This record gives sequence, C-alpha cells and structure tokens, in this order.
Amino acid sequence: MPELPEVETIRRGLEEKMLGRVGKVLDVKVYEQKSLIGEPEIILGAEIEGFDRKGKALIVHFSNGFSAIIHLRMTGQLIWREKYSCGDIKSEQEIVEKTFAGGHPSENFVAKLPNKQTRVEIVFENGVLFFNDQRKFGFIKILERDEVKKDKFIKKLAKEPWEMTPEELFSKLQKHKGAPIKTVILDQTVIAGLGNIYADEALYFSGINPKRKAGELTEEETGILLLGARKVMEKSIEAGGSTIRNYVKSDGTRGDYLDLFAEVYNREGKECRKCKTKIVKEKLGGRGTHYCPKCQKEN
DNA sequence: CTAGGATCCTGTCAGC
DNA sequence: TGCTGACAGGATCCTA
Repeated sequence: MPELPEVETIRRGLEEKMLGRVGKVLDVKVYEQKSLIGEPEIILGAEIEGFDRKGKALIVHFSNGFSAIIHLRMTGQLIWREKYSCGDIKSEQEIVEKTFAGGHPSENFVAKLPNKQTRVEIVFENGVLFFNDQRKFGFIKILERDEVKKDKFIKKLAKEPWEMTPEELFSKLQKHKGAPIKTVILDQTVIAGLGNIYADEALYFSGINPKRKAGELTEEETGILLLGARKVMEKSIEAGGSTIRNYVKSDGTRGDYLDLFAEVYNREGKECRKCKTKIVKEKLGGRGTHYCPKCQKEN
C-alpha cells in the first residue's frame, strides 16, 4: 500500500537507523521463495552503503557491488529491529526505542518477529531487517548495482512530479486520451509515485473529476494537477507517511494521518471540507475512487 | 498501439 | 456462529 511518501519515509528511517550502524550481513532467511528474486547468499558479508528510491521502489546498495530492489506493493512492510530487542517485545516503550517500522499498517509492527507474514529476514551483526508481506505481491530482488537501472520495472518508470514539467505531463496524457485521468496518473510510466490515495488527493486538490478523459485536460489543468501531486505527497512525507489506522515514523511512533490530512480518500459519505457536499466513492479501473462531485465537476 | 478486466495472494469486514 | 462476497494504498498479463 505504500506509495511514494511511505517509501521515502522508510528510506529516511532506515538510513538514519541502519547506515554505518549495523555491520555485515550474517544471514538471509527466505521463508517465501517468490518474495526473493536472485541469490540471497550473494550479499553475505557485505555492509550497507546507502539507500536510494525510485518511485515506489526502495533500493539498498551493498558494499560488494550488489544491490537490492525492494518493492512493497500492496501489503509490504520493512521492520528494523536492533539485535538485543529481537523476539518477544516487553513494552510499547521498547518498541518505540528499538524498532523502525514502515509500510503496510498492521499489528505486525508491534508483534513478535518473525511471524506468519514474514517472507524474508536479513540478519546483520547488530540486528535484523524483516520483510513482511501479507499478500505476497511485493519482492526483494538482488542484482548487480549496474543492473538496477536496466531492471525492467525501474527502466520504465517515468519522472517523479518534482522532476517533470507541465508540458511533459501534458504530452504524456495525449497517449492515453481516452482513459479516465485517475487511471492514467496511476500508471507509473506516465508519472512516478502516485498510488490510489495520492491520485485521488491530487485530483481533489486540482478540482479535476477523476472520470474526465485524460485528453480533455487543458495545459493549465495539467499544470495544476502536477502541482497537486507534489503538494499532497510533500505534505505526507513531512507527516511521516500515511496509513489508514496509523502511520509509523522512523522512530516507531504512531499517529493518524488520514483523519487529519486526507480530503477525500476513505471519506465516502462525509462532508467535503470546502463545500460540505458528500464525498462520493465509485469504482474506476477496478480501484475505489473518491471525489467531491461539486468541487470536481465532470465538465 | 490503447483500454479494461482478470490475476497474483491473504485477511478482514459487512450482511445474511 | 458460520458462510459468502466484496474489498484492500500495486503492477502485470491477457484480450478485444
């Protein structure tokens, strides 16, 4: 479920907690074969050199010339736990101090690790990085560092909203002019980073109805949409990423993001904060889509 | 080529 | 209590 802001939050958190502090990889335990692509033993003995991010993909660079592309997809979580606090957790306080958790929100953040949903475990000298993934859509792919940019998924990724000009986006929209704008901005080859929450939020910010055909947007509207995409994701990164029930920041603290900041997502039947009209939820391209019928007119 | 639906998988929740 | 179907923040594959 993590979209760009959640992955960026994880990247920052892991960088702070792990970089230069965790030692060498001692073991890689693969509980679910399909969750790890490549040869896990390749990174044994290596240290972490840095964390990178491309769209919703997290990239970990190791000291031996190999890297790992980690994609959390719908339900992935990354949990770093310092060595001396592995196993059963004694108190909420201990979790906050010793654990970094990010990604899909669930009780697993504070549960015993590894657990039923743990797919891969990377053991370091000073702790363990757990990759949990309920639905098994996510993956860790180990490959040579030089191969990362040639990876099929990475290669196809479009620019992120901050790197893209309105003209570039407008031009891309013309290739999908018959499709609803909502589904087009979810396409990572059009613009990278938006998922179902931030697509809806960016459209609300822009006053654009999600069902409008991509080819009907004016250049001006496209510019506002690009600005909206930047704004909603920046706001979320500042808040430490969002989750439906809570968000977990790099220090493990929790809070409610959606209740505070989301204007339309998960707010079906509630009043639009601008005009009091009830937020509508409809299915579009197989995805739940939320909007204000008054602020985001179809024509 | 595009658009749209099915698909991968597990878990939860509303409704009967 | 079950049971059933719908749905979940992603991306790809298949078909028309």
